[in-house]
Amino acid sequence: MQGAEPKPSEELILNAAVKVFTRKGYAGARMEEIAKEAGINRALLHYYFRDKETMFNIIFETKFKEFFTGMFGVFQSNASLTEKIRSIIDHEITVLSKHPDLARFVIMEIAQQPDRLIQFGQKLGFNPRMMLQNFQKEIQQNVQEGKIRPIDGRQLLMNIISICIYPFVAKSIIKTMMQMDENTFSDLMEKRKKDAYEFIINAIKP
Amino acid sequence: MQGAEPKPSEELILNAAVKVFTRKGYAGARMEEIAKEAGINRALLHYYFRDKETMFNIIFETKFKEFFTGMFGVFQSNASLTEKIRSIIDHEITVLSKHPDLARFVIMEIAQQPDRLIQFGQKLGFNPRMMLQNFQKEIQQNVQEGKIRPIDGRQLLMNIISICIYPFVAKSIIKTMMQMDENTFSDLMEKRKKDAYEFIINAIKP
DNA sequence: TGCACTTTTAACAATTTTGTTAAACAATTA
DNA sequence: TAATTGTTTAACAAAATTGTTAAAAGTGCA
Repeated sequence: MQGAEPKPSEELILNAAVKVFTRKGYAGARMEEIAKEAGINRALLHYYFRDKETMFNIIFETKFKEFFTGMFGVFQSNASLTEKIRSIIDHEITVLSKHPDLARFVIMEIAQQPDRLIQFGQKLGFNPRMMLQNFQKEIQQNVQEGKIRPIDGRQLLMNIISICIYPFVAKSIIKTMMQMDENTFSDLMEKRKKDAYEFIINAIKP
Repeated sequence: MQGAEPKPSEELILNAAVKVFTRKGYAGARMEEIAKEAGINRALLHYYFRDKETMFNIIFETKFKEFFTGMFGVFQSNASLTEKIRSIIDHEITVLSKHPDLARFVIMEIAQQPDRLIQFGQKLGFNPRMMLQNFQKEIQQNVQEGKIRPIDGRQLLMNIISICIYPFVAKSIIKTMMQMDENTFSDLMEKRKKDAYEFIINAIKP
């Protein structure tokens, strides 16, 4: 009988595996490194999780959910367009600040195997296309009502997402080039919630 | 004596290696796959290039240059701020449209080993920090002269770069979610040169 | 305690991936 | 043509990585 709460080792392994997989990706991750990180024998990895691929899928599913769920929650809400924009920015920056490797990991692994997007999307029961389409319709409507400047909904959507996510994907480059330490970067991202919002709002207001 | 033009095999191998490395990354790339892609025996890879790492470094240097050089060329020009912005957008979208895996590859490999940014930057003789600092000063000056709305230079810089690069990094996700085929995506990116420029200009104009 | 059961490990085996070597083949030229 | 050089391959060797097994160690309880 499978208990509800995971054994300490199982959780230990999972945490270690998350670290290694999200940092190195599937191809770069080593079972040895995961075991070392968890402070246990490599064979135990196979005792709790059949093999590398099984482990990866469990972790990828978690991270996939973490990456997409909140975003789609916002899209589905019935707030105004500007409120939605504020929520998306706020949510994305908050989540990615907490999980530094999340975006890069999910994006890279989907780029490696694009069908994972369909596969895990279905498994988690959401339909990305619908949500995006609705959001784009909403933009069109706002344009027609003269609430915002004329703009291609796809471009606006890409702009919002790019502005939120890219700095985390390219974090190491940005930190080096702008000579920031970890704290400076965090602070800048916190400030970015406001700055990015104003930037986008100014860009689209009539 | 080393000739100027590379032998057909050497070039064949290099082209194959570029494909495989940029698609799969260092860890995911297989010498076997490169050989197959080039249509030759695996041992020949080691005849022309000592080992996997040597091959990778040659290719990474090329791609690193491709990714950063033009961008910094624009930063160094003495065009106006808005002209610089137009040039950056134009250049980035043009380059990344031609080399679909370029951004993802360079970003990922630097994330894997951040010191490569310093290392290859020095090797190619450019100082990213200087250029970025000058660009940020230019932004500050434009703000003080009332030419653009008050904005943190770092944020504006990140916004411009994010808007240009992210769509290519997350291309497979975007294509799937927005139900685009390759051609539609290309067209959208071509149109984006204008759309992104207008978006950013509107965002910063006083 | 001793029995049944789970967890953990060391040692081993299999597989995958990289790198090497010696010989075949091709081209060039003395 | 035969000697020389450079190119290519098949076969082999080495290393790295993953996966398995049998036994040891730990746990709870009749």
